[in-house]
Amino acid sequence: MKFEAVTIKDIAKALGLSTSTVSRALRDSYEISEETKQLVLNYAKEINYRPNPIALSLKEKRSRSIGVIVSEIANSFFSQAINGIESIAHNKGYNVIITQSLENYEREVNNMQFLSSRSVDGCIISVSTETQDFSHITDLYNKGLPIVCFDRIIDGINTYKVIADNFKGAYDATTHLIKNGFKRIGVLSNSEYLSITKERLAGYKKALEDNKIKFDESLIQQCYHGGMIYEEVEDAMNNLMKLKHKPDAIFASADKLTTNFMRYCKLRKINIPNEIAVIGFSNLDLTELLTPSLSVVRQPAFEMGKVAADLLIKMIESKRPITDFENIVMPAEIFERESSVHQKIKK
Amino acid sequence: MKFEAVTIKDIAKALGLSTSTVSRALRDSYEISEETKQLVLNYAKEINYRPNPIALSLKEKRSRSIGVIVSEIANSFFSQAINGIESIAHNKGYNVIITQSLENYEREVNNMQFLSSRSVDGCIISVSTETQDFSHITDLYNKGLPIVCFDRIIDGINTYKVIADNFKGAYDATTHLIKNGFKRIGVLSNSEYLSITKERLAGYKKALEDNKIKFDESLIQQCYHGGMIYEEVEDAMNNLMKLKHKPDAIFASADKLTTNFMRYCKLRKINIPNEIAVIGFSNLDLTELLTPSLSVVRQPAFEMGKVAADLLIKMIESKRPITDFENIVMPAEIFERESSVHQKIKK
DNA sequence: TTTTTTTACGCAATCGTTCCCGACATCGTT
DNA sequence: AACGATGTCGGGAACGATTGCGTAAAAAAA
Repeated sequence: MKFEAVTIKDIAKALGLSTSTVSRALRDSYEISEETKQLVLNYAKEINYRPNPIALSLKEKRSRSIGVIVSEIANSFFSQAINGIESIAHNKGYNVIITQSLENYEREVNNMQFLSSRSVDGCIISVSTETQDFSHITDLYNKGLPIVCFDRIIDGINTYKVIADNFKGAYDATTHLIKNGFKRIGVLSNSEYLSITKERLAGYKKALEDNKIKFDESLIQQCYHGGMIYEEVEDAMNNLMKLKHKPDAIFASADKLTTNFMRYCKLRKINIPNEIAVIGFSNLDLTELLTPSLSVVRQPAFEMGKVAADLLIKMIESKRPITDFENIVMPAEIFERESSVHQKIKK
Repeated sequence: MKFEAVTIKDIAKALGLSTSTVSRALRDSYEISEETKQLVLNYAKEINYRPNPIALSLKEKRSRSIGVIVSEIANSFFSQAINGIESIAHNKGYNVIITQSLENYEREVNNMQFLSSRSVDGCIISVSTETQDFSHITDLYNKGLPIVCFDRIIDGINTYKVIADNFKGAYDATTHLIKNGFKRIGVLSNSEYLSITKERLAGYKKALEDNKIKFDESLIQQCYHGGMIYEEVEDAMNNLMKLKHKPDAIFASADKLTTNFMRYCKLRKINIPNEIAVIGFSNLDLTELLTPSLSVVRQPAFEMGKVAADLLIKMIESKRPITDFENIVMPAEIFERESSVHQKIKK
């Protein structure tokens, strides 16, 4: 099947004008008489002419579109962030192309290539759990493609980075558990390659330290797929549960880790929070409907998306290269619900 | 900031060849000597040459990418479907551009324009709740853009349509409620413009009829935003709850309607299922973790996405126009959990 | 040796659009 | 009357890649 669109040539031919005149008339150039402009404009509307952005992109080397790469659109944090990105982008006349890596390095590289070669004007990226080599990003960045790092940020690239305050979020969550009487706090942690993993783990450790609890390596379980696969959470939990000194609470450092932890407990009829409590990073908006209702660290995903899009468009539209970048750190808020409060001390 | 890529001209200049020779060498044409080919290939690899797909699209009028328009990527049904679409598309060498309308007609039109003008080779679309005028779709289709309708299908376009068996899903769900002793079954229904609304309502009515229950118009509540806005579900439920003869169960015809119904009951401390039971269309994978665990009609979203992508690519790659289209109807399965079974008769 | 064939490459058009120039009128100014 | 200024428009190159056609040189056939 083929798909023929109306071009500026068709208009020119029909009206007995040159393509340059038509082009100028459509762009409302001062060089064209009002008469001709109206003629062209009317005819263009009549045959429903749309300029071909492909041809424009080829010439102008810009497309007024931005690309987004996230690990998984089904993740509520990312879908909220995307909504934030779109709200700003559409406002400023940019379209958004969404792609997902599904935590797979090859797909991330492929998506990055696709976006850059489709001549997006810039990219917002949150890397996959697998990604250790960032050259697919830095290469394009060094060639001049504006990129904003987002959530899971990377080193070796001097640009805007937008993250939640993962350290403080994790610190507050851990402190909250401690204040509620939990002493052995296991961690379901994400892939160690990720910036967020390091930041959240650091917050956890600092909270232990400030409360004079000794850090125990065996309580940390890495899940390389970020909980995407139930079995890895199951394995991690099995490891924790067979410790001589089992954890009495869990800090889950990602959405899927949190929900799959709950699934694990449900399947094994482990009572939350009495047998084991939990608080986790999550932007689910169903948390109150879960049983028990889920305590979470919630990131301002929508606002983060807005800020990232804003900065990216600022980079795109800046005449001179920007060199003075900053890391934007936005507050993560903790919501205390049933899953992290022992029922005996619940009022 | 500007972003300069390596072109075929750079290679030609550097090697003292013409662009045609370089192009042919890269495409492994028989007209080029082995020697020259190697020369070009090596140099191209060295400077990391990538063909510019924009230029290719302009010439070839195809891009090996397909566009997807859904109402909301945060909806688990759609995100699962997108995963299905991508699994097929990537397999066949196509990239996927995801866009969302957020149930907004203007955004849907804008997305459609964007995709077609970015010269996607085809589109998979599920229309928004607001959409009543389909000309933005049919116009492009009539001009030759391959389009597959998906989930929320439309009339006036003769193409492949992929849907779940909404009639049977609703019929089974309603029958299930009746068999469990519920007699006055309220419906939280989606926008009346949608095909799925009509199909599901028809299934509901048939189930009543087959069980000799009189249909009562006042039990049907339309939610024009498909439950996206909590308040519309609240209003709808308030309307139902202030009936003289209140419903004892609810059939919710969309994901967001179902979850917002649960939120409503939670806030008002209405016991599910004892005061009011519920079964709803939903592809959430957290249903067992809710309280009570949620009975649902689940659509084979991933498979539906695969089928839609398969058919679209078949259309794209077909030499002669396809005229013999079919509607693919895929089974929807019901999962009976706590929310739809009265506790008195629960074993 | 001459003619034909093959090999290996370049020229130029093409896709849709923009934009730098150049080409005319028309008008006013001296 | 001769000049420049202004207004209005067309020609053609450019963006990056492909491709039909033409052609020089080398190889093969006569």
